[in-house]
Amino acid sequence: MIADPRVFDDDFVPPDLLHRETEIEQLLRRYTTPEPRETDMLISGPSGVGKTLLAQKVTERLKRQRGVTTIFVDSLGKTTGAVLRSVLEQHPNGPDDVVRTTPTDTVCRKFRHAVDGGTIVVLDEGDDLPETDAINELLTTAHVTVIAIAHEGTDWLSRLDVVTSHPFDQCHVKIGRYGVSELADILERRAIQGFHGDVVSREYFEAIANEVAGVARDGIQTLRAAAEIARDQGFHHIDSVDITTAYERAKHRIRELNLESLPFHHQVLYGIIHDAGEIAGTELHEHYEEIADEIYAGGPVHPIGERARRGKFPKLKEYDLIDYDESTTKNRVYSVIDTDVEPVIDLPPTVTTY
DNA sequence: ATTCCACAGGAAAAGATGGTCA
DNA sequence: TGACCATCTTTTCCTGTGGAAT
Repeated sequence: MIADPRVFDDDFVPPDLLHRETEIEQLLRRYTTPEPRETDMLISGPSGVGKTLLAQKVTERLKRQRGVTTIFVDSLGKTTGAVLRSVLEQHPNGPDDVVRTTPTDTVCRKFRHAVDGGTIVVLDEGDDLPETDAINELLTTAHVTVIAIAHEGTDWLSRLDVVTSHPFDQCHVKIGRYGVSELADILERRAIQGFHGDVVSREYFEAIANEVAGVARDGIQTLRAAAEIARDQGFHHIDSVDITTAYERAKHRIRELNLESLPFHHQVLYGIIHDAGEIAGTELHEHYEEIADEIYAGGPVHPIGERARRGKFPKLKEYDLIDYDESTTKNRVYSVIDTDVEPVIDLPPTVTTY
């Protein structure tokens, strides 16, 4: 049924972006401002509604029409230093790799030298980048336009307005979830691009759009999951697949990919929580110390202390792998969200000590 | 109501890693 | 080769806070 699986990949760039025309125009118009310094932009909105795609489409157009240099950095989980090095590496005049120990101000200086014309830097997932002099320097470098993408248009990102001294709404594009019929259009388009001419009813697309509450990424993954289920079950029509089931399968897949992308320490902690199902903090730490020697034996990484472990939980939660009540500090209980998401590493069997 | 306690999470110091240069 | 340096991670130290005990 699926003729071209890439159509459903997260990084697939569709030929055109439906129902974001006004936002594209708004951003393009910003760039035609006479003063280059006044063109920094902020795109904010919830996950999976096309912020990144919007930025890609706009920069693509500007690259074609005005020959600007475009640099795209996913800042998720990166330090400020790593982001800046990535910016320099991607610049055509910059070196191909910048070593980790290069001083940040050197990186900034080299970037400044490399810039020789209109340059757009897209900082994706810019939420948790700390505000630093280096970032500010990037924002104020001549000929450099920063398009920041964030969930919440808060903290240092609102600095964009100070720098530009422009009214807030002119450089801040807020995008929201799609309406049911808008998202149904998008899904219909993807179905045409990705399926073997299977006929899926309009009602089915609308039902998916409704189920995922207008989050395009979830809708597309649900459509893919539905096609996979239909194939596995030997259904003739994709739209006879139960949508809730398909959505669950889609979320399951997203969680698995999330888990795989995490470093070793996270894997260990997830493994412990997964095997317990639900576990109190104290117990979790005890268990960790029991098995740590065995788990880390011979590996390049070493066990970490309690404080460092505590720092890993937010990411596991953010990735929808575990849950806990963060409003309470005492007797916190960590629980696995989807027990079917198996840990990547095998833990030794639980030692039952009473 | 007040005290006590456990623990999350911030800040700063220390350590690990890996590059540069004489 | 070894002293030195910058970044990034982890540890150490500590404060603030929610909830239980008194």
